[in-house]
Amino acid sequence: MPKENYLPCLLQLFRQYGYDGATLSKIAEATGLGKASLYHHFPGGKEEMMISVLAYVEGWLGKNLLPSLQGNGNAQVKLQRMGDRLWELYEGGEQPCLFAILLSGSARDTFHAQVQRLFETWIAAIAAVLMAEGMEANVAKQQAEKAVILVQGSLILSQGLNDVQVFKRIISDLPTELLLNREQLSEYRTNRCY
Amino acid sequence: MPKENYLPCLLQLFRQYGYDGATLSKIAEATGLGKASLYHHFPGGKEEMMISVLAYVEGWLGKNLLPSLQGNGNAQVKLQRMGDRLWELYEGGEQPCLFAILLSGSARDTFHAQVQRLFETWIAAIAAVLMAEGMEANVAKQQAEKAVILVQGSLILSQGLNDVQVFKRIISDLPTELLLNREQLSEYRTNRCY
DNA sequence: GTCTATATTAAGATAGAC
DNA sequence: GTCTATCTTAATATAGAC
Repeated sequence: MPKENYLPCLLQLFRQYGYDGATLSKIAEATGLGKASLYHHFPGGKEEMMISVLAYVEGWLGKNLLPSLQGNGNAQVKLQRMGDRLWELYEGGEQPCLFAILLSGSARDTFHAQVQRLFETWIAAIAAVLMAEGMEANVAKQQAEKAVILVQGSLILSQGLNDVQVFKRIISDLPTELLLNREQLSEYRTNRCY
Repeated sequence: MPKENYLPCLLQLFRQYGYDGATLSKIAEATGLGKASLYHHFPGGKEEMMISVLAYVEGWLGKNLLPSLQGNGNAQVKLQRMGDRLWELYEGGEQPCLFAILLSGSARDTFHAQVQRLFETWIAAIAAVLMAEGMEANVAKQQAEKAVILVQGSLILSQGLNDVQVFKRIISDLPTELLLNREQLSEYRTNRCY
C-alpha cells in the first residue's frame, strides 16, 4: 500500500491524541502496520508523519476550503459553502483541529511556522470575500479572524461539553455573524427610531 | 517546601507542553526538585499532579473569575471585570487554556468530566449576568457559550499567529459582543430609518 | 523534604529476512 | 512493502540514605 492511504488514519490519530500522545504503538495498531513498515514509509519517523499529514491537510484546504470561498455567489453563499466544508473537515464537530493540537506539546516549535502560514491563508481568503462585499480592509481582516476564532473556539467547547450542537450553531450563524460588522451596528444604533 | 508552592510552575508546564509532553524530567528541571521528591509530594505521579493543578485552577476561578461576575455594577462592568481576570489567567494571551489542553492526549478520558463541569459553571455564571440584564434564558446561555468560544478561539489564534493583539481585542470587545444579541439586532434592522 | 541510585516499562528507531 | 527481532533511549516509578 502506498503511504498516501495511511494519511487519513494518521490525521485522525494526531487529532485525537496530539503529537506526543500518538505513540508509534498506537499508530502501528491503527494502521495495521508494524513499526518497521511505518519507518519504510516515513524514514524520518513521527516528525515525517506529521509533515506528511500537514501537507495532506494543506492540499485538502486548497482543493476544498479555499475554492468554497472563490466560486460563484455572494458572500452569504460563499460563507455557507465554507461552513459545509468545515463540517466535513471536523466531522460535525467531533474532531479537534490539527492546527490547535500543534500549538502545544514538544512539536510546537517544529511546526509553528507552517501552522501560522495556514491560519494566515485561511484568514486572507475570508477577508477577500468580505471586502468584495464592500467591507473596509481592516474590518474585513478582523471579521475574518473572528470567523476562525469562532470555529476554533466552538470546536473546543463542543468537545468540552460533549455537545456538537455548539459547533453546528456557530457554523450556521457564521454568515450573519461576519456580515454584521461593528460599523453596521453603530449605524443601526444611530438610526434607531424608538 | 509544601507542594502548594509548585502548583503555579506545574500549571505553566502542563499548559505549555500538554499532559503527555510535560515529562517528569522537564517537571524536575522546572521545579528544581528531583524526581523522587516529586513523588513525595504527588505519590500518584503525573496524574496526581494534574489533579492538584486542576483543583488549584478551580480554586482560582472560584476566588477570582466567578466573583468578578457577581459583585456590584451592571453587565457591562461585570464583563469588563471578567476580562481583566482572564487577562491575568492567560497572561495577556501568551498562555494556552489548561482545559483546552486536556481535551486531547492520553489524559482526555481521565479529566474530561471535570473540564466539562468547569466549562458549565463558567457559562452559567455569565448567563446569569446576561439574564439579570433582562435577556431571555436561552439567548443568555447561547451568548455565554459564545463568550467562552471567543476566549478559547482567540487564545488559539493568538498563539497560532504569534500575535496577542487578537486576544486583547476579543477581550475588550466581549461586553459589546455579548450584550448585542440577535434579537436586538433584528430590532435594529426593523427600526432602521433609511 | 530532598537526595542518589536503580528498577521497570514503554517509546523511538534500525537490521535484516521474506 | 511488510515482517520479527532487537537495540537505544527516555519516561515512569521506587528504595532507601540523609
